Amino acid sequence: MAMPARGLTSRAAQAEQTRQQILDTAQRLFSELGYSATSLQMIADELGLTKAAVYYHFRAKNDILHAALQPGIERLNTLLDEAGAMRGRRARTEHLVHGFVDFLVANRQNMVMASTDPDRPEHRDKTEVSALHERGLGLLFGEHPSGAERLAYNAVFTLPDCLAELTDLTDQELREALASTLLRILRVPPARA
Amino acid sequence: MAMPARGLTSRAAQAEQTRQQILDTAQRLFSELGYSATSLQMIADELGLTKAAVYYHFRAKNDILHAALQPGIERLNTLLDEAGAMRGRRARTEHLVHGFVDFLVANRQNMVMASTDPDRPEHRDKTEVSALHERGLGLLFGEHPSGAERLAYNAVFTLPDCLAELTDLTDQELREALASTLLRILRVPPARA
DNA sequence: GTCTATAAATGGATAGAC
DNA sequence: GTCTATCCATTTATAGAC
Repeated sequence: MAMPARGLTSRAAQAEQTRQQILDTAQRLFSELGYSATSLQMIADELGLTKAAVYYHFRAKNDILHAALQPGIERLNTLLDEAGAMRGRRARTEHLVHGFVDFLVANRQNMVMASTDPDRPEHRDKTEVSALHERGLGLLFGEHPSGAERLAYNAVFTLPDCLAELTDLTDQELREALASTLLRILRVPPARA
Repeated sequence: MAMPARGLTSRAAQAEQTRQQILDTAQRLFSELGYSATSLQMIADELGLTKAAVYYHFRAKNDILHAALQPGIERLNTLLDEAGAMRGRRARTEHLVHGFVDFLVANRQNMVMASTDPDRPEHRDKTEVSALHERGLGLLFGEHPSGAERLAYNAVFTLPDCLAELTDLTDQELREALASTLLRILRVPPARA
């Protein structure tokens, strides 16, 4: 817990430290229990804080989820940028798959949360997450994906939910399993007739 | 709403009717919002009832989830029984896949709920649902599945979460997409070296 | 079988002391 | 920056009238 390593920046901007601790704890609990089932009380308790202290760092519960999701969203958007700059559709797919695998392995602890429900299910569509969805779908399957292609793509995006069941695998084992499975899922045969 | 069709059984055992309505509504809301985000008030309101009326039919919120899950669990257990009685592993797989596809298509409206969290995350393991998981995994991949096989199997079980995004597909389109995707996922290559 | 009323607890959130 | 204390809404659940 205590980390007055060198600079002794202690005074003011240790705020950043506890802010990050809150984010980490929240991300873990959101993943384990789901967003709605996680209370600010639980988050505060696990850090030895009070709810009020948490509210100093975040204006609302929603903001915690948003902030916790942000780094992942940015990383994936970068990945899509890279893939979008590539020429062949086959190269794009390979880049996306391997980048996504790296992302999943790096965040294998706290990955369930993506499907977690924000407070307003009506707005679930205009989310940055579903913007990601749209972009990736277009990159992989073009503007008019078939039903099978959309299903495959959605299956890719729900794969993170599986990671909790595979905690005993090493990173390398997980990486290979993910890459193989993702590629199989995305190898959608062309429509018949 | 009113259905005093013929027998006029109205009096006593119309309980079964509203009980079923409660189950249907709850299942739908659990699927849309998640278990924790769904309150008994919402369920009651949608049926024009009060919470107290709901509590006449179910002792606790937990029991509603349990009862709503029950028919699906039984149907899948039957499916596993059938597959278990078959000889070739290839025939088993085919039977399981097609049975699972039928199940998914028939319940495509309310399918997200399976991953929904019960109140006690500690007991999430000894659930009947995870018993199903175990049985199916053994039938498909034997007693000592590899990491890739376990991931593929888990991917199959998280596929239901994708159905909400494909409501525009016809049953037939969905059926074909599911069958194709499931078979691809389960075609796990043997481990190298 | 459904209602009103209410209990008891917990949720998110704010004000103000330190 | 964290705490105590509090507000208010909502939750699960029960008691008892109709």
